[in-house]
Amino acid sequence: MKPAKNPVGAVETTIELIEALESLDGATVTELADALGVTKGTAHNHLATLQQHHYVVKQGNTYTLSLKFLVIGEYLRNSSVLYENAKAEVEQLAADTGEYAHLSTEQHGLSQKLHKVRGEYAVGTEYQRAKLQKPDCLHYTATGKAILAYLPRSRVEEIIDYYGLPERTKQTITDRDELYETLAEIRERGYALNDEEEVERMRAVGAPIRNKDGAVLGAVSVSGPVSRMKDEQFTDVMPEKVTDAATVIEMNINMAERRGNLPRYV
Amino acid sequence: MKPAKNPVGAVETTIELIEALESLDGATVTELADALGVTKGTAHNHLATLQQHHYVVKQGNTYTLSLKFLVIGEYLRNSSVLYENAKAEVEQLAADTGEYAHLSTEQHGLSQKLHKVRGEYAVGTEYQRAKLQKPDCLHYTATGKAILAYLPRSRVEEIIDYYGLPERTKQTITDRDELYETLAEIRERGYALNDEEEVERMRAVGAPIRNKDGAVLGAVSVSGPVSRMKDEQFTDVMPEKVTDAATVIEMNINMAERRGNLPRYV
DNA sequence: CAGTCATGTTTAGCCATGGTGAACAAGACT
DNA sequence: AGTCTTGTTCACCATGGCTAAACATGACTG
Repeated sequence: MKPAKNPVGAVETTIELIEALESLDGATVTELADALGVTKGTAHNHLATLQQHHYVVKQGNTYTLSLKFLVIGEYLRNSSVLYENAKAEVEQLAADTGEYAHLSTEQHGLSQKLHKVRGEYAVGTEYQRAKLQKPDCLHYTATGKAILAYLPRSRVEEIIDYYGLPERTKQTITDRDELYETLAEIRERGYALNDEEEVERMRAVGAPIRNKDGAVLGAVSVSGPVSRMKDEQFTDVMPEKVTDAATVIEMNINMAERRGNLPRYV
Repeated sequence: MKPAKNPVGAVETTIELIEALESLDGATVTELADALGVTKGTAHNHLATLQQHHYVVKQGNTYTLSLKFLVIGEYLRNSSVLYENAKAEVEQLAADTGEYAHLSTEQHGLSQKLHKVRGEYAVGTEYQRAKLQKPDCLHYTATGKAILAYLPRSRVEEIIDYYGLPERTKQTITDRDELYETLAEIRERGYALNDEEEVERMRAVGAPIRNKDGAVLGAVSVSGPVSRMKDEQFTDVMPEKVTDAATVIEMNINMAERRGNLPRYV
């Protein structure tokens, strides 16, 4: 969370280059040199290095990131204890409710989606380039709040100190004390609500997934338009389905842990 | 393909570190320092740098790669013209045949899978950690040979010069001239066969996907056990289904290109 | 409960090396 | 042919990456 004391500059340059390649959807040496404010020579040497190790692909004069990122990423996800034991249940949840179902975990103080399944009636165009979008702040999503509620207080404070409580809609919780109250409520009832706090006209219900030591590993949620997520649907039906799913996942994980020999990934 | 003239050493160290983290499924500073043959200080600085940029996660004293790799990877795949236009068709192919269906493209002279769908009767345990495994050599897979057949001769030679023709089974083509003959046959009939050349008792049929300029973008294939992929199944039925799928995908891509404004990714 | 031995982290300093700028090569388009 | 581009390479120099050692922290042990 705190900045590196002796960061490796050349690595930071390469990282900037990778992120430029991502946001530009591929680029030429000159474009990248301009974007990073380095000479063409430098950009070229970094690209050649990355290419040699298969992180970057060159076709003609344009460089793009290679699918090696996907191979590594898929490997990590499939190694995840949480994902392995939650996948089927999340899919079930989407089928059951007809809405979007999500599985998220915390990384770097942000909410990182591990799985996202579209239910039959789910709103929104599926044609989005990203699929698993960039991590979100924890305080304005249902999974995020469910996770925050069971993270150690010190960690919660560290995260808020670092990221603050940026506002996404008028409903977003932007006050520390209000957030702490909400988290206490979540602990009482066992699930979290998101009432148009991230996107207007969208609500969500999320439940934490904890191991037998009580540590949160992540959370599941269901999200949908206010028009369907209202009244007892929002206050009873969905919370029950989501917490049930979370309970099943927890049992799966506990049984897997009992069998032992799990990889070191959350 | 040729080594970088002025590689950036610090970047190479970070890359080694990333790959060590992958193969060790997470590790501590000391483990990594030993694995790379650098001091703990160096390992630490690299890890701290990567962590600050969210490429690495630290929990307790063990570092693991972060899901950022997955986010980038999914973005790249979903930006791929080939994947977008082939996805549904490959899934259809798996449903139709009941076997595994694959979509691959060439990267760095290797065959990189973009999609892998398990049909109803497909053999083999699905519980593999990787899902999209590491790239394979082109000369011993059906998709690979289909791709090689339509790559410029100079590129084919460059690839073979670099990787050679390593043997996977007794059936693997390990002779250059024999390979060139096979590629000529593939061009004649329009599809490629893999007759236990990668894995014993497994056969596959692959067809190239080309754009309107005739350049190969990738290939689709169906693979299954010899017991089902035999006689007219192997010589007629599967080739027809696979080439039909490839044709549909090519049409999809051509229409998408006509609409224009495609990302720069294959 | 002290003592030991791991670990991760930080520091100081030297020499390698990453970066610069300019020269070079290779095409594309007048 | 000539003039733009572009990517690539070279030689030099100061930055900063690496090492080694010291420091801090905590876990295990006798």
